Amino acid sequence: MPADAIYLEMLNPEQRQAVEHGVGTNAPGPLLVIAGAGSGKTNTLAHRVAHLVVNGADPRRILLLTFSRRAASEMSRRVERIAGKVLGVSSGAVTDSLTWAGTFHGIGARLLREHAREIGLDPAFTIHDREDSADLMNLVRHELALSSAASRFPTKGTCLAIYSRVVNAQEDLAQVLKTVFPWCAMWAEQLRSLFAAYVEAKQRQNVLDYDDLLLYWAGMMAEPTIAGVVSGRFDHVLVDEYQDTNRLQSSVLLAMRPNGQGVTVVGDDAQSIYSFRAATVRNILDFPTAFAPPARIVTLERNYRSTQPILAAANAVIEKASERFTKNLWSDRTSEAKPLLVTVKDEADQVRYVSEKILEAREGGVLLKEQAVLFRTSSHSGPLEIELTRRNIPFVKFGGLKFLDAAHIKDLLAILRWAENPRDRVAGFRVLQLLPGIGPGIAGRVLDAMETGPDPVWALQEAPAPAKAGEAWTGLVELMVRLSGREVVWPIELGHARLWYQPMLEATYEDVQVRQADIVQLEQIAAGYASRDRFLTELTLDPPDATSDRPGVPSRDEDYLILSTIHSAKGQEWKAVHVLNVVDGCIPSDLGAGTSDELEEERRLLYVAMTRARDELHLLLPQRFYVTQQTRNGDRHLYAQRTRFIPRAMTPLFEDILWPPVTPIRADLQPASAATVDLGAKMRGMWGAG
DNA sequence: GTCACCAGCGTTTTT
DNA sequence: CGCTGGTGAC
Repeated sequence: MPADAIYLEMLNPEQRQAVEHGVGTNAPGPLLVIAGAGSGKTNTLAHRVAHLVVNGADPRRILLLTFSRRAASEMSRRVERIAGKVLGVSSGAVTDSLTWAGTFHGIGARLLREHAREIGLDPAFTIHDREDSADLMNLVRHELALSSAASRFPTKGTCLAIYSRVVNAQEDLAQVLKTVFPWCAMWAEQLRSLFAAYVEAKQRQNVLDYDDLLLYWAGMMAEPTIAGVVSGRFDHVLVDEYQDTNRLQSSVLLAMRPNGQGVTVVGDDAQSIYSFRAATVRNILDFPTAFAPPARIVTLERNYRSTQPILAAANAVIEKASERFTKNLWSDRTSEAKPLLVTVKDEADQVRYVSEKILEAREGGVLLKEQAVLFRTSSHSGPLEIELTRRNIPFVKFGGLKFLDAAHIKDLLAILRWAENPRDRVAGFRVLQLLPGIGPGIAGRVLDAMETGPDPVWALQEAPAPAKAGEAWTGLVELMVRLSGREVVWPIELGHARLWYQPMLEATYEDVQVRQADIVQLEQIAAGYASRDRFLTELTLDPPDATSDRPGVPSRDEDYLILSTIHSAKGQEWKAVHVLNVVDGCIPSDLGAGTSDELEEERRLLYVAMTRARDELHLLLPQRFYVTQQTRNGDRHLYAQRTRFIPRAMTPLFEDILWPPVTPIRADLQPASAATVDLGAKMRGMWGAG
């Protein structure tokens, strides 16, 4: 070890083992780091990468797979900080060469573009996000006449979910239907042909969906000659959040490094919360024995984040989980304050409590940024958002609706995507139907013509102008010729698209102003990308979070509160954390309480939420909450039980409080008994009995 | 074929 | 409620 690697001194013995494992040898064996919540996982992984680089590894040959883009850039920053100092290189040098840091999907997209020719793929493929994929599924579904009313065939979303599950879990259709979608089992035949047609449609149109980015990567790795080239590009492969990878991802990983050499995976089986995306805890549980000799296991049990009482409560919750790598998190951060179980009357009080406590904490010197409110379901924060706005408390919300989900943004992106790939039927279908007088019928025929000819755009020019479309049609044809012919420089072409779109926008929507502001923002985002295809790819793989059209959304340097789904809160921490609706029906979600596996995942979800807190943890228990969109009976109030994951026996680990505090009822406020009406007697009297 | 209107159904979390 | 599919007017 170089004498100046003082950063190693900052690590605890286990972290240091993980960081130093095999470094300096030619062939570091596979390493599994079981990293409990708050055990310095990200830091340890960053140190390992930095340590590799300091000891001569080429950062351009390190593949770093993270769960989200945010995690990747955070990791790069840390590596820079650690290694840059030791190496004495100018800032940014290490990060700039750590070019292969990203999500499985993002890296897959890049590798596929670079190796497309070798696997018979057109490198100009466009990528469909989930909604586009569902739309295409729907088109195919209609073509196969599976959508007739009498049949009640699964909706496009369900079909896509089934397909996606088959691909990601690497199971066969029958198995998936039986275990995950039993109510669709009767459609096995039709689903199979639907999926076959869906795959064909994607290939004809040169589009890939999210799953394809992994599937084609895996397929590429199954071809020995190409596999050798691809895996030969890297000396080290490190994977963060390994508990949230699925079987397809693990097969990609194994194919990249069949003997496990240079592989490091980091994760915590207790925080596995993505099984709905086919992630499986088996990946991490079975990792050690996937190799001979088996992988080394390093366990990080010291928690640097939470106070001891918070940790004790979280440990108690997760202790009931069935299968897991046992670890006992400990912390030396003592505190008298137990986590709070706050019983409130209803959601309105819940929101009041949270707002007040947050303001109190801010008065006490805790920045809003150091506080967060977490919830199971994105919509649960609705009332809170209203209250925060009313009280002028700035906030930013993570999870839930994306900027890109807005119809007008999708419209504009569809124009760009169609120009990028005129064979992309979903994009074309959407754009064409923006025109007055053009519906599914005409749009379909235009697209058919474009598909059969050798030059799609030429076919579009030749297509007869639909009578009702008017000048919007000629405008569209001109626009497409310009954009696909690359006559306009990026990102100016987005401006051209906007000009053409403007009349459609005004004709369709009431709130033109707001939507225009979104489009302006889209153009700002676009300016940050070098080219149209980079912009489209990046935006699909890493959609920006909140919409910013609402007033009161703070700019980046201001102080603001964090609102987040528990899923989106992964890997983060705050001084004070409030968790909304810790009641049965929310956590566990009614929908997630079906099988015992799902139930276990809900338990881990609560565990993840609790372990985000450093100093203060408030679990809120509204006794009554309003459910919308119930299957039966419509909207109604539910009388909620506290979550089953915190049974009475655990009560000593919490401080149970009622809010607002109960004030004794003053005698003079009690109604005089004389004024009381005995309705019961009156009722009895109706029947002459009394 | 398009479009406006109506009825009935299903509902989380995200790359 | 919001989406999807059906219906009838143009």
